[in-house]
Amino acid sequence: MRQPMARMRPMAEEPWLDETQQRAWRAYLAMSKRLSTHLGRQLQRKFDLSPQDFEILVNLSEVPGRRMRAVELGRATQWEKSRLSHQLSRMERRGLVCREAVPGARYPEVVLTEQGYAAIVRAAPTHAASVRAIFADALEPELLDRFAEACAAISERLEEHETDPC
Amino acid sequence: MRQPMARMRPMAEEPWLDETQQRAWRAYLAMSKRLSTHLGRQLQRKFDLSPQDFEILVNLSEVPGRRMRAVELGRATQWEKSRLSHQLSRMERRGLVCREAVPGARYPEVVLTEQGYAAIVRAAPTHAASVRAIFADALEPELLDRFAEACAAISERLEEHETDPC
DNA sequence: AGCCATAGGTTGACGCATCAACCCGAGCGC
DNA sequence: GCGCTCGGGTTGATGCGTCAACCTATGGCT
Repeated sequence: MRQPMARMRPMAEEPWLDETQQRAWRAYLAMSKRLSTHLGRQLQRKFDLSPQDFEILVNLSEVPGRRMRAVELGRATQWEKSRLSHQLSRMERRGLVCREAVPGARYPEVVLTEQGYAAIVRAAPTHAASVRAIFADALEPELLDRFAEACAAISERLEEHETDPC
Repeated sequence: MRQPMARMRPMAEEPWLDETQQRAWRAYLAMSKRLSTHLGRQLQRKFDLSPQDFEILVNLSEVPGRRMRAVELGRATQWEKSRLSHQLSRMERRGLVCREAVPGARYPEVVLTEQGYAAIVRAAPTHAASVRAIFADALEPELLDRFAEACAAISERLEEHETDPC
């Protein structure tokens, strides 16, 4: 989160985005800010989980043995290793996960504790229901498709630009 | 940012989101995460500004006198007062803004410094160009419209739900 | 064997976000 | 006048995100 505002006609004469583009951009910014705030707050208040906690718990809970090397968890979440390490430390402190040495292996595995499993089982239904109520059911099937299409197109652009020497 | 993942078929048989919905949700999550990362990183690396710095600078630069009471800035950005206060303190330390007492008035005004103004003038064109290249130009006009429509629909849902007793 | 590069992981520092607590002056009721 | 509440604003604690620095087995090279 964190969505920067864009100044659309900054200090200059010619607009860099036309009216339609500007409306779309502002609508997107407002929506995404609100959406993540809403979902995050609900998780926090009802289940004492941050969205980040939730993401880790989801990934661990889906895998057999509910355990994973940190590096796999990193691949699954697309998080940087240091971010992940910090997050796991905090979650370990709270008893949601623990790092368990594997005999003979160099690196420990991250294991979902009973408590962590209980937490995700409690939170997931409500969260999914919210996503459905606010996101999925807000859009006609056809509009939902176009929305997904637009997201994919933007992601594609991003991939092109990310390879650029910035 | 911060976009929580959703678990779509959590521990249960029946899916809470159908295939289409799930695809759309995942596409949105991936896109929005990448987009804010990309724009934020560009601002930070090229101009040494966080997206938050940028948003404050934009708002101040648009107003006559380039000065504003904190409470107005709060309305403009929709930030909580404490978040705003912290942010202004950091920006003041760096010389981008300053808090200036107004004789006879109770509260000081937040003033854009020369340095702050120079920073936004430097950064804005590139930022707007990025928004255009990645977001606006990625979508055909018609798709852009539908996208905006979808965003608006979701925002509407959110407003309904936010008034609920959570 | 000895050396080095690299990958997986941790740590510390700092900026950012949120919550709760607090401060204080203006306006109001009495 | 006296005391209230209330709104604008600050502060501190804690969690989160990123960057840079660091640690250390392993695996490759010679």
